[in-house]
Amino acid sequence: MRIAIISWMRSWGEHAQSVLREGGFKPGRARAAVIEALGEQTCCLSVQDIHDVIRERRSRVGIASVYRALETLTELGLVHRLELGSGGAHYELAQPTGDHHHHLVCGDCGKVEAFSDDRLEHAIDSVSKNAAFRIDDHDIVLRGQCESCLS
Amino acid sequence: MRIAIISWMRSWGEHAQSVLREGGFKPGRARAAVIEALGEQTCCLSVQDIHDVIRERRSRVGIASVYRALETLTELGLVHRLELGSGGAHYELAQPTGDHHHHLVCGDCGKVEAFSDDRLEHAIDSVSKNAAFRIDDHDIVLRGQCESCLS
DNA sequence: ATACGTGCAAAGTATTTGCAAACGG
DNA sequence: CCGTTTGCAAATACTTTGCACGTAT
Repeated sequence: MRIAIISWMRSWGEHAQSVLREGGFKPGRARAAVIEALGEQTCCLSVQDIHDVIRERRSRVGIASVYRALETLTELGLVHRLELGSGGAHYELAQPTGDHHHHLVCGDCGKVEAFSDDRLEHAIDSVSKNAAFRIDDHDIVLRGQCESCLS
Repeated sequence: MRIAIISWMRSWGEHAQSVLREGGFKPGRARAAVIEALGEQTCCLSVQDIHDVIRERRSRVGIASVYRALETLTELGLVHRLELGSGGAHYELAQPTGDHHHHLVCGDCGKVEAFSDDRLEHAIDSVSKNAAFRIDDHDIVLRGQCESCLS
């Protein structure tokens, strides 16, 4: 409980670092760089995007380390992995603050936009409770065409 | 209209063949085998699964042709491609008969189960209507653990 | 004949893994 | 020091593409 309260007062990056520390992970530049890059985002990035962001300011971070960091952060529930159907996986912050959202994807240009909807979330919760599985996560992707591609 | 009525009376496979014919595609054994294999399924299969099913009865169908057939069928709206996050893509019949469903995926053993829920579907429809994009499709995946993996 | 369909092999991406060197406690 | 993390390169998984040949109209 104390930890949760404290985490609301910190940035996601600080929270992530503390979860890692408590999990017995040692600090390292690659993982720190991934956390820093992700922490600035409001929506998902591809692995390549993340690597590019990192290399713009820090140098010498291998793509393999980016994959390893993302795997660790995903296992700890700090980031969320999404498959948008466009080649590679995308990652974004797991939103502990209720800022939960889903995605619209343009099949023509690949543009991704976030949306959220309470009614949808309630429906998902209800399904999750009644399912045979113990559900701890969900992904929703709406596909179509964005305004620009419609014209 | 006439076509729609007729299609209700045929199997999905026959419907698919007729859509292909009307689209100017020529018959071929690889595509026919993919249609036959998919037509028997009630839920999604991976590309490898489809290829395996085909090779159990028909021989000499290249995996490349399976990919090509699936691409064509997807473009014609006859099958639906899903990313379940477990490596490769999965494909299933696009359900024209209202038998629309979504998926529960076990993160431990990979088991996939289908479910459907009206409230969820209505919520999705409502979001789709109000979105900035023109939405023509959606994917919903709930992740967790199945009964067997919970014990 | 002509154009589309297919199988195979090669090329492309996306992701994971092995390993020696760097690093942190 | 000792175990973790990292970067690189090699390996693997998935998917697409080039091409010669088969097949339907």
